[in-house]
Parts: sequence; structure tokens; C-alpha cells
Amino acid sequence: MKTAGFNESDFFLDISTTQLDQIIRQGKVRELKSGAVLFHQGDPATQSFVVLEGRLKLCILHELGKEIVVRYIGPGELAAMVAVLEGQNYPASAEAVGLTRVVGFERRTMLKIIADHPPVALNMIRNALNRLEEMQNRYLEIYAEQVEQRIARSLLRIMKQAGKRSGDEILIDFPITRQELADYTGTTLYTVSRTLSAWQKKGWVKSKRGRIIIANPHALVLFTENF
Amino acid sequence: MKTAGFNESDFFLDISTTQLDQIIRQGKVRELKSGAVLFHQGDPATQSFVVLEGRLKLCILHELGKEIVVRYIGPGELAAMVAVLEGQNYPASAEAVGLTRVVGFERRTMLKIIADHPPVALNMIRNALNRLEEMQNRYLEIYAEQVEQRIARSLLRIMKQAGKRSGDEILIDFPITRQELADYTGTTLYTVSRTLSAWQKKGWVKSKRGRIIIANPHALVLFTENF
DNA sequence: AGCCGTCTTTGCGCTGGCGCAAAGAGCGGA
DNA sequence: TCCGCTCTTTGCGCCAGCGCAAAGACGGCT
Repeated sequence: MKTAGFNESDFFLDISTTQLDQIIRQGKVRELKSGAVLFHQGDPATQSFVVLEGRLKLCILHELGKEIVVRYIGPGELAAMVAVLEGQNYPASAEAVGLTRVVGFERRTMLKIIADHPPVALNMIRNALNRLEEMQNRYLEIYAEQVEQRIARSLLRIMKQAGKRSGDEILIDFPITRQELADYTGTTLYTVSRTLSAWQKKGWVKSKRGRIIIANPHALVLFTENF
Repeated sequence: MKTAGFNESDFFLDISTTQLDQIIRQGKVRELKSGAVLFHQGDPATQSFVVLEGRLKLCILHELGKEIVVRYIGPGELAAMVAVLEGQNYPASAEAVGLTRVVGFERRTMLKIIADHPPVALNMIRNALNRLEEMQNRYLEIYAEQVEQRIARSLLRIMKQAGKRSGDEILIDFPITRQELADYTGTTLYTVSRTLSAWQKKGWVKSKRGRIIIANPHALVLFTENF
């Protein structure tokens, strides 16, 4: 059982590796092909999941067409915490990005884990509050900032949790289309494409179909900060 | 000590009234004049607060001028849950709307309350997740919907937590300006004013300086649903 | 009663960025 | 190798709604 990466996760802070193995053994591992949907928005929330390998894309839909990417969930992170509560539905859908392995935990298992490992409850509160703060900031930004600035922030956010250094450059190590970056930023496919083209000319990014490399992260950071 | 309204609060679900009194006695009551700031965004978070009377406005600022109202916190509700965690800062500022009384709890008191009353931890998780879901939806809406639709939704949201029935009409029972409604919706003072004027002509709302009455809630609901 | 500060209304011009259309490019499958 | 699908690029027109300006209304205070 692969547990690498778990110790960086805020969910399993303060939990030793042996305890961790014991926890994971209480869940059920599932393997998902790229594009497979783990759960649908609105379905009764019965299980929480921890990603072992690969990545989940959480998104919510608006009646007719428009869609927002709420978050990407990488190895060691928890998805669908809501399942610890009774009578709730999943507030978002989860789709695998690339081949992905997850462990699923039933509600009673989650409650047992919380009871056995007291720090976990606080970790869950911390996790939820961090996400809340992030959403509040994104809400402020979508109101107060220009699209290009928001695209830069989106790239930096995604980079932080899924970036792979190679020299000065940073590769976003999962396939992401213009459309998905637009859904994450709250803009359109067209605007993202135009913006990335412009940045490519400036040497800030390099990209091919579904892959984005951030060639000059510093320039992007400056861009988000200035006016 | 006034505890009315507490039993509707999700924070104190499953807690009996006698236990409640005992909990409140562990905090320190403060009285705030209208407009007084209880805590500032970015300050070290040392206390959580429960509103007894009046109302808090939580807002976050963007560098130069723009501001978003995150939420209004009414009697029985908890603000600044983040203070249960060590080393965090307040992610928003809190300002009293009208004369307001709150109880403040130090971190160690909060931790003691959680330890003494096991359901509280789950209630806090539920509370955080509910807020997260609300913010995610607002984020989706600000991207996907027209301003007028969002203004209608904002009015309905505020109405739900601070509405006072009188006949068919519903009064929002605290002073709220066009600017504040704009900050809540993510639009401008001007657009809110124009929109409310139009709705006033249609008989959907009535308003004077700082007061809003929703004369036809049903019309607003339909308006948010259609196209 | 009168003043002053704050809140509200409305006209008007401007523009960011949306979204259609259509062409081009890359990748996988047979 | 060729075909077809999906992803990307770019031109172009259009409009929602922002934001200035200026006038008007309300309410609290002396």
C-alpha cells in the first residue's frame, strides 16, 4: 500500500505512519480510469475518499452548460468530507484526471477514525476552513480583478499543488485543457487561449495540447500583484 | 443572559439549555456600537464569538477599495471558528450592524467545550462545510448569472436569515445600504440602485434609505429560476 | 427650523471580454 | 498511413454593466 505524500496532507497531520496504515486498511481501495466519475453532485453522500495516486477534479454545474472547477484533489488529500455527516448530499461531482486510485471510507468508519484519533477532528475543521478561505478569496477576485490576472492566479494555484520542477520551469503534471482552466478561473475557453498565446510570446509559459509549463513563475507572480 | 435563538443554531444542536448556560458562562460578553469593528482581517485569531443580539457583518477587502460582504452573522451563530486552531489569522473583518452583543471565547475555552461536549466538533464541521458549499455556489453564480439574477438571490439569502414577516411582505430587519447589497452580490452601487428602482415599479420591493422590504418574494424566486 | 453628511437616483459614454464562426493542429486508432 | 475526433487559435461584432457626474432625498443633530 502506497502512503507516500500522506504526511504532507493536512488531514493526517499528527498521525504516525503505523497508525496510518491501520487507518487505510479500514477503507476500500478503488481504481478509476481517466474521466470516470467517482460520485455525482446531489447524490447521497455515503463515503469519504482519500486519493492514493492520480487526481480528482471536483466541479459543480449550473443549469445549462456552465461549469466551475472547485478544486483538484491530489495524493494524500481528502475528498467529500461531507460524508461524515448524516443525511447530506455531495455538493460537487468528482471525476478522475488520469488513472487514479482512491480509498473509500463509510461514514461509520470515518466516525471511528475520529473517535480513535482525536487530532483528526481538528484537522478536518482546519481543512474545511482553509478551503472556505480559499473560496472566499476566489470570490473576491472574480469580482475585483481582470480576467488575465485571475488566469495567472489560477495557474499559480494549480502549480502549487500539482507542479513538478525541472530547472527554472514548472510543469503542471496532469492533463489540463483550455476549457478546464477557464472553468477553474471563471472565464471562457477563448479568453484563456488568447491569454496563454500572449504569454507564450513573452516566454512566460509553454504549452501544447493538454500540457502547460510555467516557464517564468516569477513574472506571473508579479503580474498578479501589480495593478 | 439571553439565549433565545440558540437552539436553532447549528453550532449548538444537541446541546441542552442548561449545558448552554454553562457554556456561555465560560465566555466574556462584549457590547458593540453600530459600526464598531470586533476584529480585523489578518489579525491573530485568539477568540471565537457567538452573537447574542444584533448582527455582525463579515467582509474581506481587495487592495484598493473593492470589498466583499462574506456573510451576516445573527443571534446564536458562531463567528471566527478559526480561532480554535493555533497560529491562524482572522480571514475576514467583523463589524457590528446596529447595537450588538457577543460572547467571546478564548481558544482553550473552545477546546474545553469541544472536549466536554463531543457533538460540538461535528457541528463545527457541519457549519464549516455548509458555509463552504454556500461560497462555492456564490462563486458559480457570479460566473454564470446576470447581475440582476444575483441581486435577487442575494436579497433572498439575506431575507432567509434576517427576514421578519408582516403579512405577505418581508422586512429585512437591519439597516442595509445599496453599497452593502452590492458588496454582497459582487456588483456596483449603481447597478443595485437601478435594479431596485425597477423592481419597486413592478411592486416586488419597497425601500427607503437603509431599509428594504420584499413585497413579493415569490416573484423574486421565479426570477432567479427562469432563464 | 435649518444645516450637513450620507445615501440614492439617473443620464450617458465607454470597454472588457464573451461567444460565434471557421480554420488549423495534434493525437489515437485501425 | 490515413481518418476522425478533440483541442486550439484568431478575427470580429456586440452588449452588459461599470463608473463618472451631478442632482436630489432623507434623517440626525444643534
